[in-house]
Amino acid sequence: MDSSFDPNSIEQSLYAEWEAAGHFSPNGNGKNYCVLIPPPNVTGTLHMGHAFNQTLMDTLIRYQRMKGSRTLWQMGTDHAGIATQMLVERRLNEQGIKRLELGREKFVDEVWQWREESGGTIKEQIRRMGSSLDWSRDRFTMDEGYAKAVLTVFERLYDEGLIYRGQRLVNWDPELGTAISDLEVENTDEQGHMWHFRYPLADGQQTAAGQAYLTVATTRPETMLGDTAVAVNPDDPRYRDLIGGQVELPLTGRIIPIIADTYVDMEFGTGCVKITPAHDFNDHEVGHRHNLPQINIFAPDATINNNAPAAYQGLTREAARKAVVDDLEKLGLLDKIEPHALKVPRGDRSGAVIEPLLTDQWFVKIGPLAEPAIAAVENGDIEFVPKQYENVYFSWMRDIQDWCISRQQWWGHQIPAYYDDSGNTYVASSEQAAREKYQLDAGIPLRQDPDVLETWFSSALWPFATLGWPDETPELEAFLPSSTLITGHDIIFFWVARMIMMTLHFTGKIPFKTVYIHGLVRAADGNKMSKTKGNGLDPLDFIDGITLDELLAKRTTNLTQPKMAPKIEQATRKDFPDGIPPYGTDALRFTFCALATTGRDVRFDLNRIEGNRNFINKLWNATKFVLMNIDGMDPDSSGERSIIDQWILSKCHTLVREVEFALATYRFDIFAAKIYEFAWHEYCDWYVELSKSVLWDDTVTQDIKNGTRRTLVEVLDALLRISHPVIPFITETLWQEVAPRLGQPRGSIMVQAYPAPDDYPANTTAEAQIDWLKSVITAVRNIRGEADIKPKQEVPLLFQGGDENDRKLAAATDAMLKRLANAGSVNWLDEQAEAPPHALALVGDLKVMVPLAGLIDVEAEATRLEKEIEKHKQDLNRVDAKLLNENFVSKAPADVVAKEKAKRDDLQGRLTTLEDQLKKLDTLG
RNA sequence: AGGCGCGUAGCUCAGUUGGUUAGAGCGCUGCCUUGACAUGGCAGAGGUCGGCGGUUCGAAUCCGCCCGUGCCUACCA
Repeated sequence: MDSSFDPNSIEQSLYAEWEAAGHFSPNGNGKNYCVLIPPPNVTGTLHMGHAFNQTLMDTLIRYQRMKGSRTLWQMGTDHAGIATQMLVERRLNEQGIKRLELGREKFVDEVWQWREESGGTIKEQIRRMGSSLDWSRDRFTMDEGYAKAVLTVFERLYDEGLIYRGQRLVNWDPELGTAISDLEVENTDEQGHMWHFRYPLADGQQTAAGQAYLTVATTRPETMLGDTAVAVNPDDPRYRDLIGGQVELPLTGRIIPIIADTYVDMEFGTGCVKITPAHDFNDHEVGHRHNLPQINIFAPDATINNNAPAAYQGLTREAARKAVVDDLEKLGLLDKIEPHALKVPRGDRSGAVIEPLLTDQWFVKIGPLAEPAIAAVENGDIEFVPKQYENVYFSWMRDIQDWCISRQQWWGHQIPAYYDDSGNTYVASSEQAAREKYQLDAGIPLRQDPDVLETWFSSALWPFATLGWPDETPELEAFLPSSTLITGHDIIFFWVARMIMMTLHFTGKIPFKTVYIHGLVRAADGNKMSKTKGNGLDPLDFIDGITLDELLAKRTTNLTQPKMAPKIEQATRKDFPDGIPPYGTDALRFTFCALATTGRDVRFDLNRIEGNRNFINKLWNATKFVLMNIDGMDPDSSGERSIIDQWILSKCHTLVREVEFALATYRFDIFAAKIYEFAWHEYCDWYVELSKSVLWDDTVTQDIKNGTRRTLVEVLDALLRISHPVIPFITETLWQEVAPRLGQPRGSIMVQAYPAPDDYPANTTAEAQIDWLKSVITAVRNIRGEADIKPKQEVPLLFQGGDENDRKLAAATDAMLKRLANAGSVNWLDEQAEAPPHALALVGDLKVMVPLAGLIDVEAEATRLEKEIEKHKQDLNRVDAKLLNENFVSKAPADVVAKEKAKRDDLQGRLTTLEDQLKKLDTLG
C-alpha cells in the first residue's frame, strides 16, 4: 500500500462494481425501507445542495441496507418545466431561432433532444457521489407511466370538483408569458417612489378642508389608467361626506365613484386609495365588494393595451409610467413624489416584475386536500425533524390559497381538457377517451387546452407515481409509505406539503413517516451560492480537484452580468490561490455529514474538507499498520485478550451504541464526530501505539500477541463497517484487504452486517485501567513537553504514594508506560523516602516524579508548578464558595453536596502536595 | 408587521431533561523527518457563552426586555 491514499484510483471502479452487482436494488427479506429522492432537474448539473442532500440520504440507505432492511432508494429526474424551457429557448436564441417561429411541436422536440444530450450529466455526477440509488427503476416525470399517473390525477380531481377553471387575478410573469403560483413569486425589498396625484372631484364637490380634489398616493402610477374607483375609510371625517360622490379620472375622461371601505387605513398616506381591480390583489377584492368594473389595461407582455387611452397604447409599463406622470404634472395634478421603500414581486425564474393579471387559469381547490394533510401531521402519522418545521407547515397549510396549476408554456404535461366550439369543457386522459367518456360524436371538433401543468403538480405525485400507480403494484404495496424524506427547508411548501396532500388523497396513505429537514449549503461567507455572485462551488471540483485557471474560467464565463467578472476573479484568486486539490468523494461526504447540524444552514468551510481528507488518509494508514503487523496471527484462535484489547473492544461497544443513537435521531454530525473521535483518538493515538508494546516485545507470549493481533483486525473491521455508510469508497477498499484476514467470505462491505453493540463486550474495569495509564503517560509527557525534553531522551520515572491498585496497574502496564512516556526506568519510592529533586505530577494520590538530574531546569519546573497551583487554587475557591453558602448545603441534593465536599478534600490535598513541592524547589533554586 | 432561528475560542460549529474544570475541527505557539501516517506525532496557549434584569442553593441551558443578524410568511395603497 502507498503511504497515502489516492481517492481517484479507487472510487469510480468501485461504484461500477456495486451497481453491476445489483446491490442498489431492494434485496433480502428484511423490513422495507424506502427513501425518496427529490428528483433533480434532468438537464441540470449537480450542485452543493444535491451533494449535501444525497450524502445524508445515502448514509441512511447504506446503514439500513447493512442492518438488513430491504431498501429502495428510487432514482428519478424531473422535467423542470419552466427552467428547462427557458434554457432551451435561450440556446435556440443563440442560434437565431425563435421559439414562436419554430412552433410548439418542433420546440418540444428540441427539448426532448436536449434532454437526450444533457440528461446523462447529472446522473453521472450522482454516481460520483457514491449515491446507492436503484438505477434499474429510474423514472422521469414525463415518461409514459408517469404521464398516465398525472393525467389520471388531473381527471379524477376534475371529476371530483377539486380542479376548476376560471378567470382569476393571477401572478403573471410578462417575460415568460405565463401565470405562476404564489410560491414562485419572490418579494424583494426595493427602493421606489410614492406618487401623489390629484383626482378632481366631480359635480363641484369639496372635501372637508375645502379642496376640489382628492389626493391619492400610489407606487404604480401607470395603473391609474385602469382605476374604477377611489376608496376612503367610512369613518374618515375628511371625506365622509363625499362617499357616494364621484371624481374625474384624469387622462381617461372617465367618471369613477368614491366608495367607502374599511380596507383603507386613515392613518396611511392621504387616506384616499385609487382602486384598480384588474391589477392589484387588494383592489380586486375591494372591487368585488363594491361591484366595480375591472378594466384590464395590460397585454400579456405587460404593454398597455387598447383598453387604455390611445396615447398610451403599446407602451411598456415603464414608459407608460413616465408618460402618465408627465401628463399629470402638465395638468397640475401631480402633488408630490416621495422616495418609498416597497416590496416588488418578482418571478423566481425570470426575475421579471410580476403583474397581477386577469386570465383564464386552472386551479386546484385546495381546502379539501389540505385538511387531511394537516391532520396527518397533527396526529403524528407524519413527523418533522426538527419539530419546529411542523409549525412552518401548519401556518402555511391553514392559510392555503387555491393552487394555480396551469402554465402558458410548451414543455410539460399538456392539460387533458378539450373544448368544443360551443365552449364546453371535456376532461379525460386523451381526446379519444374524452369522446368516449362524454359520448361525443366523432364529427364534433375538439381542441385541447394549450397550457401545461406546472412542474410541482407532477412532482407532488412522486411517492406513488414512481411505484407504478395507478396500477396496483407490489412496489406500491411494499414501499408506500416511504420511511424518511430528506430535504431542504426551501421546498417544504413546493414539494413536501403537496406530496402529503396528493398521496393521502389518491392512495389513502401517508407518503412518508418522517420528514428530515436540513439547511441550505451556503458559501464560506454565509451568502447563498450563485453564478451571479461567482461564489458557487461544484461538488465535483472537490472530488476531482480543479486548477485555479479552470476555476476562474468556470466562474467568469457566461455571466449574466459580465461586469462582475473582475471582482469574481479577484475573490476567487484570494480564496483559492492554488485551485482546489482532489479531496475525493469520501472526504466531501464526511464533511457534509459533520456539518449537518439540526436544521440550520451550513457554511461550507474548505478547512473542514481538508481535515476530513486527512482523516480518510489516517484510516488508510491505520489499516496499513494493521496489515503489516498481524503476520503470524492464528485465524482460529482469538488468543488471550490483554487489558488494552479489552479496553478498545469496550470502546468499540460504546461507539456502536452511540452511532446507532445518532442515526436514529438524525444527528449526522454526531455520527461523523463519534467515528472521527474513535478512529483517530482512541484507536490510532492510543490503541495502535499501545499495541506496539505487545507486538514488538519478544518477551510477550504468542497467545497474548495473538489476542492483540485479533483485536487490531476485529476493531478495524468494525470501524470500517460502522463508517461505511458515510465514507463508502475508502471503507470498501480497506475492508477488502482486512476481511480476508478474519476469514470472512469475500463480497462487498456494503452488504455486510452492521456491527451490533454486543459484538464487542463492554468492560468498565478495562476502561478504568486504561484511563489510569493514559493519565500517567499524559502527566509525564506534560512534564517532558514543558521542560523541553527531547522526545528521544529517555527519562527515569519515580512513583510514590498511591494505593495497591496503582502498584498493580503500574506493574501490568510497565512496558507500555515506558514506551509511550519514553521512560528508561520506573521505580517506586517508599512513602517515607526522601525523593531526589524532581518534577512532580499527581494522578489521584499517586505522585509521578521525573528527577531533575540535569534534564530539567529548576526555574522551568517552578513555573510549571506555579501554573498548576494557580489552577488548583481557582478551583478550590470556587468549590469553597459553594460549600460556604448555607443555601447550597441545605437546599441542593445531598449527592451534589457530597460530591463537592469530596472534590474540595481532593483539591486541598493536591494543592498542599504541590505547594510543598514548590517550597522544596525554591530551596534548590 | 407577524412567525421561526441564530449570536459560545481567531474561524466554522457541538453543548441531551439547569449540577465536576464549557468541548471539537481548522488555525495559532513550542518541540519532533521514532520502523502506519509530516494529509503525521507530542505538548501548549486561547472563551466575563451578545447585553441587562429575573427565577433558582446553582443558569451557556429556564423566563422577560434590549442589541445585532438570518430566514419564512403578510394586502399597507
